[in-house]
Amino acid sequence: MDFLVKGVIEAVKALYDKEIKESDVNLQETRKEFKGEVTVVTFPFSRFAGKGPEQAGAEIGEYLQRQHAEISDFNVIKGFLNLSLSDKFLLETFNKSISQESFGIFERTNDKVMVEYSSPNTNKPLHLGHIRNNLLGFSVAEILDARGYDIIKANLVNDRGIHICKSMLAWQKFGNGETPESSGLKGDHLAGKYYVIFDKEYKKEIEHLIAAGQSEDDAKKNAPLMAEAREMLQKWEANDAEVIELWKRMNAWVYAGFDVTYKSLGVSFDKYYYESDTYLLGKDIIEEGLAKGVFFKKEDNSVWIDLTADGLDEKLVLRGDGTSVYITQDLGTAQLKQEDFGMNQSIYVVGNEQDYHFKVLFLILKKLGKSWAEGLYHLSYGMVDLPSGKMKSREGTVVDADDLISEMIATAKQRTEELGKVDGFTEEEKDRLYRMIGLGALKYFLLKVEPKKRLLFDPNESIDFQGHTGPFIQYTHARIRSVLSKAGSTDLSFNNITELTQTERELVMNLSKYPAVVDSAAREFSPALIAAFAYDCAKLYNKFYHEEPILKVEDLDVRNFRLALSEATANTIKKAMHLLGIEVPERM
RNA sequence: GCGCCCAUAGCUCAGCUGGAUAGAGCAACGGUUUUCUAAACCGUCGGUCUCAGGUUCGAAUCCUGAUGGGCGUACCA
Repeated sequence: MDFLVKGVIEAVKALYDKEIKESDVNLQETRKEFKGEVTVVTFPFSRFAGKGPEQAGAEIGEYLQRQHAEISDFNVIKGFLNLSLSDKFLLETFNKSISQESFGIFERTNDKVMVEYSSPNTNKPLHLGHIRNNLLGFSVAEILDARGYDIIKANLVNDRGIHICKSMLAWQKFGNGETPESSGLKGDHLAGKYYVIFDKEYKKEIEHLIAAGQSEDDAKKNAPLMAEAREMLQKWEANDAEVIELWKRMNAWVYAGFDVTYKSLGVSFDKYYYESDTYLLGKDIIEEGLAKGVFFKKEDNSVWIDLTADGLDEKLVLRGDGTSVYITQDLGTAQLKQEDFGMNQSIYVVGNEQDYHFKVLFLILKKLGKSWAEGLYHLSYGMVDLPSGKMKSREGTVVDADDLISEMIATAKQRTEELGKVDGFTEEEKDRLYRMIGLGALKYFLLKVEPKKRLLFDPNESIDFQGHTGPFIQYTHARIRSVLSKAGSTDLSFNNITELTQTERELVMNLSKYPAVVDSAAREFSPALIAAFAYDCAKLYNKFYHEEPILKVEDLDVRNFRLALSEATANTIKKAMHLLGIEVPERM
């Protein structure tokens, strides 16, 4: 609709001899209750037009209609100039763009973007919060890829530290040699089991110590289990053979488990970073910062940066004993990633509890004069809460990722069987379909919400399969494919179409927005925009499907146009859903 | 205490850089199938956009303050 912006600028110049900018032209979709497709807001023009917005609207409308054959009609209501686009123009748009294979495919740019997501700890299995993270990261990567960027999907695995030692220690003490094979437990769940056992035993020790007269703080510090865990961490850092072996063994179990979950979710990575490799990085940057005077040393040798001028605090970047803190390694890892890939942008998909951390991290890198720091972005998302409050791994109040996925698939199976829609499916096709629908429901449920917002998940209310949901969109796609296969012919050419129905016009208008939607979603890192678009397409198509016959139309041109419109809708829905990591079936 | 984020229908969410009578889904109620898949379609019901000021021709949207909720404010990650 670019020509309209230019057209309005031209009209204003011709009529009122006033130069206005593109951003002064306010175009919006015409509301349903009025005639037209595109609305120009003319309030701002009345000032220099020297007449009311209504009269200015009428004049601009007349001018536009005279100059542009695309505009078939217009009406003015208050400060709103509603323009109707001609059927001829809509058909041209459909033929030249929407129905083409290349519709919504952007040219490749030379920009590289890294999307870091998932970033699990190897002491417990993934839960619903991780699912949100993984789906967001994967989808944003797909969207940026579709927008033409080269993408590196990265996973920074937190595979070391005191929390990992806790599960290791508990397994060593209470595990009796249990393995995934011996127990039938998935490796990550096995590790998680011992993480919980550690916490339970540790709490018992604390109680005993408190009963024996220690303060709570002292008890937490002095509990023998915690002392042992700390000792184990020191041994790990000293490369103790026995500890390292145990660490490798248990982590291997966990990775095998994660792989299964990642595969279920359909997410993948191009590059893994492991904290065990990167946790010592960042010391060079500390030196660099000291040399540049960005950091300063205190008497105890600890290194700090003063961010009070930026409204933040003083921040420790290196301990007095020379060991790293979280931000030290993140500084180093940021540098390493940059050296590895030289990307233009780097997106960190991390929960909003780390907003402050990333603010500080990016600011420090800017102060160090890293030119690439401008391309860093924290894609912050809200926590997933249960009606009972926050999920806590240690206390076992989590919605487990694997469990949830199986439940979704089981529900999909049950619903589909109830509807009796799988006649003629092989067992394999059925399983594939149930998985597609179950995951479609789950993914859409999580991705349709703006990342920033916190999300409420009630395990007692199953995720819907009707209405504004993934399966609704999947169903629409299957429905279209069914019509197309019944049509038989592959020749969908048509001529002599001059008139469109209202619903056809709406559908064409909606489809035409797809490239702009991908562009916005890429700029805002927002799968929710894609989700809303796909829903609108499906909704409009179902309306069209209901109102207009397709195969039964006698006029071959009309029939073929409607088939072509159906096919274009199916293709666009498929493309959009693909950006969300959701597959669409041929039949359901 | 200080900082950041959020607040829209009974519930879950949309609402683009300020623009028309604030939209969907679920739930409730009613209707649609001898016709291309009823996981659908159509209709009814449902909102002082948390509150109070301000800016503007115009505010759910911008500014200030208040209230409620979340998160952070560690020589944890």
